[in-house]
Amino acid sequence: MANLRVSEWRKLPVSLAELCIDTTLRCGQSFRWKKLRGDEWTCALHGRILSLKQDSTHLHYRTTRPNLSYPPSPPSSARSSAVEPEDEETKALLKHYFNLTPDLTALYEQWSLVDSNFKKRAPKFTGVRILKQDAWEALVGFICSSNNNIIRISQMVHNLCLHYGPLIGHIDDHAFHDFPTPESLTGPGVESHLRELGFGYRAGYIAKTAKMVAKEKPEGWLQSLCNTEPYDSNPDQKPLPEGGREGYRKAHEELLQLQGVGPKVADCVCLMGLGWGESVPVDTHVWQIAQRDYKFGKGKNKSLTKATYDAVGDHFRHLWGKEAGWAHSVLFAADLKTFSERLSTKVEVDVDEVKIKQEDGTVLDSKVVVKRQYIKEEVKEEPDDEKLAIITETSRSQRAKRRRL
DNA sequence: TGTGAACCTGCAAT
DNA sequence: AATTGCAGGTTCA
Repeated sequence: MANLRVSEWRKLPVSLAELCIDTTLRCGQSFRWKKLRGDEWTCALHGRILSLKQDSTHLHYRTTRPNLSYPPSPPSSARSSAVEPEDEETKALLKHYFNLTPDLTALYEQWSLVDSNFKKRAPKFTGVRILKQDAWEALVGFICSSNNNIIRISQMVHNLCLHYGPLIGHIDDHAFHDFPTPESLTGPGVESHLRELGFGYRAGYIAKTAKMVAKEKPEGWLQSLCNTEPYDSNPDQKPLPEGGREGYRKAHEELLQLQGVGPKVADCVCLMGLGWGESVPVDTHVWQIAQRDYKFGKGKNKSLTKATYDAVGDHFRHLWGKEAGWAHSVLFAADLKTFSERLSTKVEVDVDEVKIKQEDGTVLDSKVVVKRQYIKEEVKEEPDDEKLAIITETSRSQRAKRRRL
């Protein structure tokens, strides 16, 4: 077993409204986090294993690293001062990865103010952060996502790391590997191997894209597509250009050259890997949301063609502005089957006293049992503007009829 | 530009 | 028990 060094738990003050790791890590942004020991989220990132727990006031974190120095444990007195820079580095990584700079409560308020649908659906999905993931990892992950489900995508990404990513260490018998580099996926046998590993037709996409990125594009090409503007909390600073900023449009266009990367995957990489907040990935869920709540699916935009795809993105950019992709992700999460129990159930706590009696009725033991009951609730559809118009029209004509009597 | 079929796999619903 | 539908789409004709 490799020699590992486990840090103490540290904590960062953050409320659940500002960050909810349970929602953020399960809503299909990242496919590599594992839930261990009940409530610990764990993932290998940048050469270390990062473990997270959250309560209502803090994010708790610790790292597990390969111990490079030998002998393994320097005297604890000498260690305490040497640990600080590592903690600072991890803290910086967390703040970056979870994109913690923006005031999320303020953003939710802005989006709610301009959009009644967001206001209605967001309250059960607070604390959703758009992750700032490594662009290459996001690219490969979302190439895997085509015509696929989150469970299998996660399994595929796990297999990819297992076979091509460097091993960092184990926690409770779970191996943690870093994400493989593009170079490591350029070998001649990669495509057929990935097919054996269950990637299906995406095996070819990944092999070709890896070669493209590692061999044909210049060094640092993917990173060069990143948004470098500092986050601006003032929403009215300057209007967002039609179709998004120049840098976003450029990044999107460049990504489309890669195999297995269409508009939707390109937008996922732009949003979650390159930091372009106005990027709005339109998938089946978002298309359904657009039809159900934003009157798409008729006339010019009957089916999800490229033109309709762009129209949906433009609509959301007009509505929510520079962080439209973020707002859209909250609605996306609210639409996921994984979280459907939040919408259709209310939790009722029922308390029973259980008594264990002998045949003669003598009580041997008694204990209070708390039962949670998840009760199906009818989700009542509030009539939208159109239905309201019809209702109003109906009652008006009924009044008119009554007058005529 | 817009449409339709084919593409891998696995799990749930019928 | 076999079949169908569907999952954060893309490519090709």
